[in-house]
Amino acid sequence: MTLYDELVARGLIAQVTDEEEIKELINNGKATFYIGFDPTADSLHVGHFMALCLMKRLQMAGNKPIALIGGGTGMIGDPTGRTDMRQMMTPETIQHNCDCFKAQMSKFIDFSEGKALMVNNADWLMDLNYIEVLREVGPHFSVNRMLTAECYKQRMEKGLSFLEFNYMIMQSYDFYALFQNYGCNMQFGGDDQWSNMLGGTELIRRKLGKDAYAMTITLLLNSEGKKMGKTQSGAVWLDPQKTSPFDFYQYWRNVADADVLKCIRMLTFLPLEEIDRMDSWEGAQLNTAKEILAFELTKLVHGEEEAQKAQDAAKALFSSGNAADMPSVTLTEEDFTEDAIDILALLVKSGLTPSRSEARRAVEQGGVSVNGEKVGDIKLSYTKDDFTKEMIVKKGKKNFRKILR
RNA sequence: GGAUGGAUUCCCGAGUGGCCAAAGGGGGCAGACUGUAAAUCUGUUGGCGACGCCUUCGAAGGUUCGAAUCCUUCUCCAUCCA
Repeated sequence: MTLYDELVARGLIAQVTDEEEIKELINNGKATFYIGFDPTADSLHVGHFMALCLMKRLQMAGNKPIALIGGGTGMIGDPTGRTDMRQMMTPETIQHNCDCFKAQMSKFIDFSEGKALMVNNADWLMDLNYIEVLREVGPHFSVNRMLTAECYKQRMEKGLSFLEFNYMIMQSYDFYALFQNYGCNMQFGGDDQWSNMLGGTELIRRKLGKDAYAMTITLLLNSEGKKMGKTQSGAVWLDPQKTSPFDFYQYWRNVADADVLKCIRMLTFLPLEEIDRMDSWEGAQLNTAKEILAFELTKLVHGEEEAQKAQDAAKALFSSGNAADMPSVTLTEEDFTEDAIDILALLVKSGLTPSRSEARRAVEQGGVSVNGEKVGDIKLSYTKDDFTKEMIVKKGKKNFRKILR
């Protein structure tokens, strides 16, 4: 099976500019392609992970990836898919985020011996001269056309600033620059980037009379049409400091039935035949598929050891309510008042609830238990001696914390 | 620059002097059911030393016994005109 066919079979390809050409290029390892990552946070998340995996797949087939860090475009902010303006980031934050991205990417992609490149568009965008750019690329963009682009449509009601309006031009310029400097002939990106990417291929064609190609990756949406990889408290990060391997594992362990197979197909490197066999699974059997998904992904992101730990912890926790590896919190002297700490303070300290009020509600509604016993009294208090052996606090069905001191 | 409309809690959105910690919906959290899923039903959803107190309706002042609500100035946004 060719690489392109596999990408199709995995449901990874959303749109392409020229299917035949792209097939030809990537199947034969002739593509030099780039994917851009804007440094909007200090860690990559699941969406980036998909892009990195795609890079890896293509790299394995002999193509040359360029990871573009958007130190320059980050100064502008991509309006795509947003209903309001992004908060402008300070150059310092952007730089910091760029550094974090670099470090994380190096773990996924092999940059040795020029097998892949990492560049920062700040290197060429920051020095651009306004008038020069206007004269050089301005004539090739039709405002009328840009306004009809999908990525701006959602903003036509709420308002779009000129700053953000220029994002597409900068991204197009990136492609143009990479094409010239590195022979980069293809751009990949999330499907929401389609119009921005087309801007680049158009610019190359108009300026240089050459063809460049673009291909978008299917956005990972759940069965309700929402982007996956987001939780109430934000994105699912790849940085273990921001999303622990355990939480990462649990996120995937808990995906909806309807989404499991899709996720396995799109995100893991398991052979397609193996995945096809799971296709017929249904009902409770899907739980096994969820375990596989969670394990495989955690392994890819955090390594096999961490994945195993997370899986063991999860299994132990949900069967016996005890496990060696689970998120833990260590109490200090200050947490005790007269050698005791009450249940509400314990819940807050452990991070299971954000406030005492919420802790109170959780207890009153019967959602809290300590060492397997339901807590019924909000006044319940524990002395230091109670912590001599390990203590496990549980809020709701899935939130556990081990308390140490 | 001019005219008009607007900014309310996590989000959408009611509220135009006291009955407002603020309707309703969404989302979240918890309970029941279950498979660590979905759907459904129930409760809950600013904080705290909790029948009370404190902070919150874009910002700052003011009127009033009392302001999300009235007045003044300011900031931001949308629409139309230029």
